[in-house]
Amino acid sequence: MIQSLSEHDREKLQDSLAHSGQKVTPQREIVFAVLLAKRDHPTVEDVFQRARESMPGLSLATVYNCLETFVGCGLVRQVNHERESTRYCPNLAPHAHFRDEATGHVHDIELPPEIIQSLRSILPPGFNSETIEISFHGRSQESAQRSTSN
Amino acid sequence: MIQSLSEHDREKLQDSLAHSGQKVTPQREIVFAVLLAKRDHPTVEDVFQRARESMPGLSLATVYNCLETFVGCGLVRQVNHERESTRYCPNLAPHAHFRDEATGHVHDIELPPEIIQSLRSILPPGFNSETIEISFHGRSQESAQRSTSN
DNA sequence: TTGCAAGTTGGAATCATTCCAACTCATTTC
DNA sequence: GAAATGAGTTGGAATGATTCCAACTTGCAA
Repeated sequence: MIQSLSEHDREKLQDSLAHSGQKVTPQREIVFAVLLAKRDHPTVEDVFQRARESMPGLSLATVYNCLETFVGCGLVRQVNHERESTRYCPNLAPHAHFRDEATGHVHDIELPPEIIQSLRSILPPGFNSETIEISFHGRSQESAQRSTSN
Repeated sequence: MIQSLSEHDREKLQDSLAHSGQKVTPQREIVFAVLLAKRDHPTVEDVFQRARESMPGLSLATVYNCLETFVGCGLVRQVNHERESTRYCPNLAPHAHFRDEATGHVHDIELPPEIIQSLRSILPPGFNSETIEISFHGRSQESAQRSTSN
């Protein structure tokens, strides 16, 4: 069962939504809370399952809607890997993703500003990039120290 | 209409396939030739249309099969952008992709080895990555010098 | 000449996602 | 305070890329 949002997170939600002329709804609160509760890059289906524990009537379409809304107002990021289901991530700091082939798990990798800078610098003149997506693909020794939730 | 493969390319095809115990077939030759003819990161559907001009009986399933085979034996790379159709790219040199939001076109961006090196270095211990995918997302002034084919 | 294995084919099936029309509910308008 | 408005939600249908599958082809081997 998902805990309700902290004062601070509720405010963040409220602000971001208001900023693009949208409202806080019970569904959006729960979907957002689900994302914050376990930062394991859940799929829509994952979010749906988890959110339903708190709100059994919630529909899948609404989860899609909420997540799209959040992406639109900059509250969360989408993470795509090959053709797999889209995953969602409330970590807004610049970071790359590491996809563990063995487990399918996705880890955030902190991205130092100078790396971003040097990447931007390899673009030929005339190319202006707003976003850069970096994903590593390999294996990690997960078994040891694990900290998917926070 | 697609030209048949050069001696050199046919050999590359033959070698790569043989290496994983597979054969050259007329369908595979044509699909490979289509990829080499216009390096604009075609979708499966694009490849299908172009290849059909030379081989009207070719089926979509076969194009999927051929491309999967090529990826498997390292002849081509897959390029994914968000949830759009998978695109294919016969450029095997390490490179990133730039996706022009306005036109949807994908450009190869050369990737200097030191960038790859520095990216690898940001992985925490215990993470071993085989491949790194980098994609830029933005706008370019394409209208000017254009050179999608080669 | 028969059999086998790899490859191809078309159509059906799958699966994530999007679309849509009906419904809910809070707020505004008269 | 009833009616209208509009954003948001809902379930089911539709879409579209991809995969699956069973039948067919082909070249080669026994």
